[in-house]
Amino acid sequence: MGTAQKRPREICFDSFKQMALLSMEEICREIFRENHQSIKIKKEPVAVKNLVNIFYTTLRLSNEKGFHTMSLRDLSSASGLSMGALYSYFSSKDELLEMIQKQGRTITRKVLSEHMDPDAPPREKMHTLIRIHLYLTEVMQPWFYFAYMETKNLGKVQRKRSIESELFTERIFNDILREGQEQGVYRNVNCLLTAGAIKALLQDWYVKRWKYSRRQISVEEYAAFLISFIESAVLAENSFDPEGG
Amino acid sequence: MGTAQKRPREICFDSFKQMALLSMEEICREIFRENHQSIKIKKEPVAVKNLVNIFYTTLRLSNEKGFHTMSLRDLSSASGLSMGALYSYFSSKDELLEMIQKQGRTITRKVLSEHMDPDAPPREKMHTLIRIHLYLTEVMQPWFYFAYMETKNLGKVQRKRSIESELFTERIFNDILREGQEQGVYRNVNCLLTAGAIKALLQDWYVKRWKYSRRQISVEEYAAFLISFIESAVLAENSFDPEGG
DNA sequence: AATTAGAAACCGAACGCTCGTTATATTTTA
DNA sequence: TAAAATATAACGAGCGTTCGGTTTCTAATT
Repeated sequence: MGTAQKRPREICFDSFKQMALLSMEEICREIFRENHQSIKIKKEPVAVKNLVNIFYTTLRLSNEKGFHTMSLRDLSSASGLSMGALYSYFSSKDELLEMIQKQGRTITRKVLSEHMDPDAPPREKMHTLIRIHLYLTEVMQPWFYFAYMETKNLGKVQRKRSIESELFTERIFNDILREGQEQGVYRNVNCLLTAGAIKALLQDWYVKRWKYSRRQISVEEYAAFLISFIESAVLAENSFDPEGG
Repeated sequence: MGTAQKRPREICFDSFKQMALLSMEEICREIFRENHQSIKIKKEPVAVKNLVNIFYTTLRLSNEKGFHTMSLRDLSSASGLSMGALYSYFSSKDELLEMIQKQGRTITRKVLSEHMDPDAPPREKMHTLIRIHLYLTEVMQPWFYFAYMETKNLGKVQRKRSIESELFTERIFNDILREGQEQGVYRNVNCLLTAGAIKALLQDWYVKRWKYSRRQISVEEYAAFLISFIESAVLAENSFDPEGG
């Protein structure tokens, strides 16, 4: 994006959404290329179309009753693909699980790093990270809920990946808090515990999605609330300033 | 239970623990008496002993790989009871799930209401509720984790119960916040969203138990952190007072 | 434009296994 | 010795997975 141009301080949800939605098909294309030794399908357009179908359907069914409860016969009839066809795209149900998890992690890493500016001041970094994280989990809610709930059903290697991913975000918040403290923007709170708390508040958005839907709270409302809630707890007194620094 | 005696402001974890641990057997005894139409065992001491065994073993196995993944053969060999014996205590695997859920809700309601004083000032209520909630979920971590993860596998009726239970705690915080605002103790934040945030922070303690264990953070440390974190966000400026008000 | 061979994709019945559940037999208790 | 509690083995259902047959697509040939 622009090298010297000034970015708008707060990105809004709609502009984010357009960017992210396009990447679903893209990611499936990448998955196809990476895993084409285990995928029996040769032609890319066919494979990508069906992979998107399989992933979406799996997420939908799993988020109702859990991945383990969803049988491949359920997936077959819901996706319109036969049992045999399904097994052309993965070699076991566990592999399907791992493909979805991996796909989500890839998107997350990609989107977060795209929007982070390492040279921005800590407070702006914090705002951006909270917003991007919320927007991303809003667009991909089914996936995040799925990943959250199915972690413990993974193999050891994949589970470790998942935990690393959890701690990764937390570490970023931890670093921002430390940096802010050094610059005197944030007050002297326990950074590690605070970072964990922020992560928990972000997760609530996609884990308890039903609650916020029922109360008709938009993702932008929740973002604004979180930012003010967190800043009340961490901002140094002299840097109070209601509308962005 | 003194009527006019002044209680200590902050209850500590150890004194809480002793109270709560005793009640496990008690609750199993109650369950036996309530459900003795579906339980085929006649003699109370035998039934209670085995029920405690069954519940503990179920929680242990389920929290490793999920209730649905745990087969009754797993439960049988881990508990030392045969398949036939197990079916003397419940009539189906689903009933076992529901018994455990119900048992936990009963304990939660009992403990919370025992420790709440409706006449205390809002800030004290808030402190107490946070501490009690954390201590309770610490003592009964396996159960809370279980309930949290297995909600979506319940039948409609039980699921509704579970959601009500979730919203119940939130409503209490909501009320405390409102009361505090009326008295000018708390500032003018969005009560509903704040109550939800507090709930999320409390849940993090038992859902991410592994993280806090690894970092060697005690429940009392986390309680102290949470209270100060939350109060920074909601206390009115004139009621700032580092050590309890 | 029609034909057709061969590759690519898809289908669905069948297999072996494990699950929850139950009926019957055996052991323990009082 | 009768009742209470536990053990065992068998049943049908449903699971993940496989595999031989069928359809659909693609492109070269007539």
